[in-house]
Amino acid sequence: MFELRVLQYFLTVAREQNITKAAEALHITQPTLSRQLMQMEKELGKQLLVRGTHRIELTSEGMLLRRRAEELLDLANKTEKEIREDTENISGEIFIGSGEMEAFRLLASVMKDFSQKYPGVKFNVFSGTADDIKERINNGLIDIALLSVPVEISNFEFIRMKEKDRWGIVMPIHDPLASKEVITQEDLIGKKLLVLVENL
Amino acid sequence: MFELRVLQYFLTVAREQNITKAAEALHITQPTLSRQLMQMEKELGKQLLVRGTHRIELTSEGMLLRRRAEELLDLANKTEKEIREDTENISGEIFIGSGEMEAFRLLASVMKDFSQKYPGVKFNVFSGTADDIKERINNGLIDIALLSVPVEISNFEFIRMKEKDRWGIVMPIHDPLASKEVITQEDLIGKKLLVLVENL
DNA sequence: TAAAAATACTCCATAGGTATTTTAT
DNA sequence: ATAAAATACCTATGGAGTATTTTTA
Repeated sequence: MFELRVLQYFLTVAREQNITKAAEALHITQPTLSRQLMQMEKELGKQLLVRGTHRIELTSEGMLLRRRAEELLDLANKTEKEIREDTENISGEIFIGSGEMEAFRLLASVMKDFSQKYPGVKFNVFSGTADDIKERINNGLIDIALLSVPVEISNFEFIRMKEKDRWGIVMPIHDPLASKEVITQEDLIGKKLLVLVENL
Repeated sequence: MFELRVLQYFLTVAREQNITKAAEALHITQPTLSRQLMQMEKELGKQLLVRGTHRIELTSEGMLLRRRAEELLDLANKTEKEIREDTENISGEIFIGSGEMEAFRLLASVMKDFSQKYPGVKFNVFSGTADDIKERINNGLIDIALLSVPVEISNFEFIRMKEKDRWGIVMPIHDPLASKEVITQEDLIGKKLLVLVENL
């Protein structure tokens, strides 16, 4: 099991393309960083970095690890922040992912209305393929997903919203909202949801 | 930053509802496990467990951490496995960033054609400001960027494509493609590129 | 009172530091 | 010739163990 700390080391090296500079950025010494990287490569049994040629480049395994490390650290930081945060305040961040470009118009108007009610809430929008969005909602990296039906919803409970026939909400089976007849915007704060947009 | 090891400890306690039994399952001693849990609670500034003599229960923060911990450990294990095993498959992922929402229509048709030729290749689209996109391509987080001109291109070599006057490709100076007269779609697989879309 | 958890120490594995050598351009 | 990475060796933080005390149904 690798450590999040070492993943952060690795990400910094990938960004700086230079172990010495990365060590400075991390406030550790170059030998320490070099050793940790070599140790991780040894444990994984794969070379992650190609050293030397004026700068450091990533192997294909390194590129994969970089993307995963980003996700892991994002999720870890988000989790830490969520738990540390006083749950009393209404401010926060909502991460939204969309697999459908056309849905952005709709999304924009929802966000606009929401922001007027809750100015402390910040939106983060991510777009990608349907598979990518589904992976990210499963990882908790996004709170709300917009996808066209049909979609694999075996892990979620489906509820149709009252106001607009075209919206549906998918959520974990044991979520308290799953037993409600009608869902309002307020119910959605802080929830992990998969929103289906059917008629784009 | 919490450690994955301690998250595994926490998950085991949540499952066993008993620190002593969880310690046995983890092959560590009860005081060690107890100390690690208290330390994590202290670092997070929140109580995670309600200790009783006969059963341990989770606080609401504990429930959140349990879900996140499961996701984090799943993703970490999946990543480790993926990197350890040899995968010489031709499938892969292309990360695309766009600073221009209008470019998405064009992008969608390109991706559609491409996906028919290479069904194993997965697209990941990220949208943000021009600065975000440039930072991400420099970090290697995205492979292809779509930006309106003008843009700072000192770190890249610029080549105009044959088929469409409005497309240009920007790439690192030493990229093999930089010496080519004409670039085709096949040339772009796995490349780190900055694509200029001039006439949106 | 009998379980389970928290303390009080002790130990040691290893992350991290300093000094130096090796490597690559 | 120079800058970066690897190696050698040392230090010390904190994770983990044993023994014990404190808690609570």
